[in-house]
Amino acid sequence: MNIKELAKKLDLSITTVSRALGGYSDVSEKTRQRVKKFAIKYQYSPNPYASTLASGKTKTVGYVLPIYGTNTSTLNQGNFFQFISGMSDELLSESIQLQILFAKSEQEEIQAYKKLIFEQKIENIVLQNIKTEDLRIKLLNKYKINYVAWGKTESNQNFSWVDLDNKGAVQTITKYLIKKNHKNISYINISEKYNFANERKKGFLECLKLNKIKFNKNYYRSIKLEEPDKSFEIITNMLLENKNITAIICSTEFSALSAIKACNNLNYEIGKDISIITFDGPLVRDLSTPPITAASFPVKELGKKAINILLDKKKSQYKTINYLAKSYIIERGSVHFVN
Amino acid sequence: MNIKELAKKLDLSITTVSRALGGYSDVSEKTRQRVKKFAIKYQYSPNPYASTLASGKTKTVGYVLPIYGTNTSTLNQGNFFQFISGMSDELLSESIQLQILFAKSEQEEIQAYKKLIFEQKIENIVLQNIKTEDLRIKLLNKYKINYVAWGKTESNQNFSWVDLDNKGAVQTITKYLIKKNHKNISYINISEKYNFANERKKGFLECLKLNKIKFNKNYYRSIKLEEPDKSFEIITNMLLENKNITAIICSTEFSALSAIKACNNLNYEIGKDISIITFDGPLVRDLSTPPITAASFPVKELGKKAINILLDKKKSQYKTINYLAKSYIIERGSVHFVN
DNA sequence: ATATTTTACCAAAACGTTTTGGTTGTCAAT
DNA sequence: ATTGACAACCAAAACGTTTTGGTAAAATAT
Repeated sequence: MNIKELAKKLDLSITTVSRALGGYSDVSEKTRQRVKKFAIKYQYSPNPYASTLASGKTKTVGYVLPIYGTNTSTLNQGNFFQFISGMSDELLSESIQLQILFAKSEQEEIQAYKKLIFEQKIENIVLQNIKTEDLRIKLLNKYKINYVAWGKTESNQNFSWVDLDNKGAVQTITKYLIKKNHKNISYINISEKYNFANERKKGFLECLKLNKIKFNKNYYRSIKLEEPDKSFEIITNMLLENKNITAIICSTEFSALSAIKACNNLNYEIGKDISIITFDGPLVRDLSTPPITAASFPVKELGKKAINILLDKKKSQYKTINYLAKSYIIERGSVHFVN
Repeated sequence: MNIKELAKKLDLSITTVSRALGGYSDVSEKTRQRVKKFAIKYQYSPNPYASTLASGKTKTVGYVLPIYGTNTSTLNQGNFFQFISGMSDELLSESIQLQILFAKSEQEEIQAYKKLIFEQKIENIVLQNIKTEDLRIKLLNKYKINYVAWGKTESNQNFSWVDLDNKGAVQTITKYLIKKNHKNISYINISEKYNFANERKKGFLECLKLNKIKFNKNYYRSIKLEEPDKSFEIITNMLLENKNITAIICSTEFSALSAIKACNNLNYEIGKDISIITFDGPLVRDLSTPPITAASFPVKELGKKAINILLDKKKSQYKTINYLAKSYIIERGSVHFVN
């Protein structure tokens, strides 16, 4: 069933059918209702390829998901499904497609964006894993693509983004530990080229300074997002070399689980000899032993917001919209009081 | 840059340019090379919407990913990324798109397939999570869609599939435990409406019978895929009610982690008082304490195979192709010998 | 030398929409 | 009664390809 056949059944022109369904005002309400009824009756749905071709609009949002290295690395993005789920909710109600491309390396990643823009002619894109300096921002600006990023750059360029309040969250966490009398606090971060990690480090340093605790660089490690499997060894070595450490803040669930393993291995009892605190996700929520106290973010909400901002028709090209999500700590007993 | 402009630059007709790029034999080799060179030079890539419209072929493979309930449930599919990664490899080399739809319920799921078929006119689909009786198989047969399933149905209908050798794997695992003198073996499965779980149960029962061990139904539990978070409670209760159990086989990584937690809680030492064995994945591979012995499958390979079979042009409509992947056990010390 | 086949090209139709630029008839204002 | 505005419709063009059904020239066969 195509529009021509439907028009014939309705004894109307193709134009009128198209405009009735498109919600144009030059169709009488009576006719519009009749058209809609017939469309449902005959299960008509416009051929999306024809309609994209004619209108030049794709009704698709593009998204590139990095799946670097082993599949373990995607676990860092335990949040991924929540974010996708949020986006998906919003897109479904507007019947817009989500086109996901997978990239196995940084090179493939930039290639994927070019594919979205030049081959698929997609004009709405959601970005993820923003770096302190991000080439993609430049690319998308250059070709005037409409986009929203999950995360910002360091120079805080003028673009629309949604983000977790990374700095704030780490400050909250650090303060929480300091209140429990911790002074030798370790931070297991991700490489600072990702701006969220960069911000978290800043938050950590600032909070230490504010509380007159000297930053000990031996307590700070950063792990490459592509090599999460090194976490265990790195944490073990750090603990062996620095016996004073009483608390570990982990930037990812993955490193938190690695920290658990390292502590178990060294016979440190978590929540008694040593504290672990991290960012929330499915692993530390239900599955780890012991459960780990964590800062939680409304990631699904973030996905929804991203789409709302992306598709906001009232948004002028020159005004950017931003949304920062606050975190809250969920206590699960993995943090102890130091005497 | 479109084909018209490119044709003008080449001083050729649109037809010839199209046919040159399409690999038709009624274009001289010399001309074809010239066209290709220009296409690269001017970064021409055919508008996919126009080309789909004209040819009626989508160059897209459809895939519906269930994300039931909380985000934790997707963890059962730690394999998901491996499978996707395999598919992605094969698709990239043929420059075919992967269109993923997300479904939050069984109802949304069937709706998603209809969307793929009737709205997006996609004619190649990969299925996942096959049930013992699966409605989707009927739907796709009815509309003569080309598809490959990851998994088979119980009645073993005549369609193309790739699968893990679930039955074989469980038999290997069970035999492995029996050799280590285990007699009171528990199995934590997924609801048997999923055929992989159904097969695993069968494998378990057959192997027990073969070794003259009576099946104790109190040792067997099945968990709804949608409610993985109940695993911990279920396993804990089972262990409390059945103190004889010396080994637990878990169908998913998630339940294996839950089992670890339950054992820790009850002060059973894993690999000494009690054994845990499961199917391999990123969690039990690198992150669990202790590491868990597991049966491993080449899931990525399965994804590749699925696409190969799906797009095999020589495949007749009446001949189906199947591929079964064998597992092997990776020992990590979570299984002990019973005296 | 002529007939046939093959090679290399092309014009035009087709795919199913949306959009442009109308037309016709009705109603209110002058 | 005439004009202007508006409501409700429509024919045809446009979007960028692929495919169909050719033609002319070159190569081969008779």
